[in-house]
Amino acid sequence: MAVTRRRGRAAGESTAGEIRSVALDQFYKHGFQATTLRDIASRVGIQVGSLYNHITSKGELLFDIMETVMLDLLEDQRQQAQEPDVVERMRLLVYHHVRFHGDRAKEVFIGNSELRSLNRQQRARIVTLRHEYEGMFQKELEDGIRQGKFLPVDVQLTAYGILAMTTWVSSWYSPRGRLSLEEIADIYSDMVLRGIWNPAAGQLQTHLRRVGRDSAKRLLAAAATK
Amino acid sequence: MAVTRRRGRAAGESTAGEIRSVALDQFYKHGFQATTLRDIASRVGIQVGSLYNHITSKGELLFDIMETVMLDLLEDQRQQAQEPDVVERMRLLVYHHVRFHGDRAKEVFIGNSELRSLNRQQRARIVTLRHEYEGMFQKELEDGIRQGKFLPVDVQLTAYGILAMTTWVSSWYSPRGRLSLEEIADIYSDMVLRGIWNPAAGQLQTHLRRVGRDSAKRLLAAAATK
DNA sequence: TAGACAAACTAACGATCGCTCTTTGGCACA
DNA sequence: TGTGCCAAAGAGCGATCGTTAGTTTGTCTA
Repeated sequence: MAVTRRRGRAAGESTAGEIRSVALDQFYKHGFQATTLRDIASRVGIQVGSLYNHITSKGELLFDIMETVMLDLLEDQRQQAQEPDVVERMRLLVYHHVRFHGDRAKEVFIGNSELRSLNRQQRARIVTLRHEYEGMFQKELEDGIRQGKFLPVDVQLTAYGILAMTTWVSSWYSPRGRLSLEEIADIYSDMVLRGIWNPAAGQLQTHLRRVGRDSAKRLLAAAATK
Repeated sequence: MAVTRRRGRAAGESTAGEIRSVALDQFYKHGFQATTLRDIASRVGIQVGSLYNHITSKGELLFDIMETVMLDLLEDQRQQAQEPDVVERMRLLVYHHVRFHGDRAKEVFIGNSELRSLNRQQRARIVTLRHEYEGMFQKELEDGIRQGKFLPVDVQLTAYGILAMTTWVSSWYSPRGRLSLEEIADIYSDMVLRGIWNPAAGQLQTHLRRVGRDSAKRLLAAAATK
């Protein structure tokens, strides 16, 4: 009997790439545990057993996704950390954190919700990378406080708060939503800076991108005439 | 042959209560999908089949937990919403959101991470309750902006941000940590108010609980003399 | 003391899981 | 035109899952 065998490849993507991309979708939609290899295989258009020509295990597939996105994020943000002014540096970190979390929402969401599904060594590796990343924000807060630009806030709590607020973008952002990713990133960077700015260090205005800059006079005037 | 049969009850808790409490722990630690009824049963000290004298299904057990915590949260916060001053009202909402999310971290964490594991009707119900809750924060923001107390920020994004930051407390808070839950709640309420306060409406100081109130002079002086 | 009832037990069903192993098809290259 | 090899198919293993059914036990009540 003639057997229909999958031939050739989708344009520009290897089977391994397809598997990774389909797994990403399914892990994002249904979670790692609820996603079966049979589901992934059928969406790629191959049989379950054939998956193992490309992956070593289901768990390793998850780990690859999570490690890749963390390494990419760290690399992106190390670029921003070269800005000399501490306030601007913090603004850039927040801004690009939001951008990254919107652009790569699925991977990031998985990275934040599937730590439990990793084995001990895998989890240790990811946790190390995450600590390293959190450290970047804590360092900027400490710098800013030392320079008198930021209020002497609790560094750990503030970093957690900033990261939580901006990371959450990955769970609701849609490219077809009311606001562009750039607008969202601007709004959140402004909010963060206002939340930690030390009034004794002068005006924050020059660092803001939306409320308080171009539109500042209009907005404040509107509020005052109420 | 004599069979050892589970007799009596743990002090003060019914079997149904024990099941719920054990399920809570396991769903929190390993997630819903990764938790088996055999695991729950063995921790309660009964056989798998016996569970069904107390639950209707595994999924219903999850839904019960998620609905209960949302209803309790809504009830708690409706109390706070009676405060007449809008700034203080917002502060109380944030403060009690943090307290609730620390006190009932496990339930809340499950509520935020297991939406995917519910069926269609269950999910619709929980989503409705969550929308209702988010609405409380959006309403306060609108009120505050209308009164000129808050900057004319994007209401939806700001509400999302506030809720994300404060909800995240449930994933790291420990009663044995460096800060008490009350301190954490104070710090975050202050941060939120600073982030949305309209300078044209005067001083924020009287509404703050930590930075900017008792310790304000010292902190600002320290920053200024740098 | 008999009977009703709640709640435990045991056993097993059917489905599905991740994964392994063997076989087979078809393309690149000699 | 042959040949080697990669990647597919396909069958199936052993374990485990949620759930159901039937039975047994202990206790409270009439």
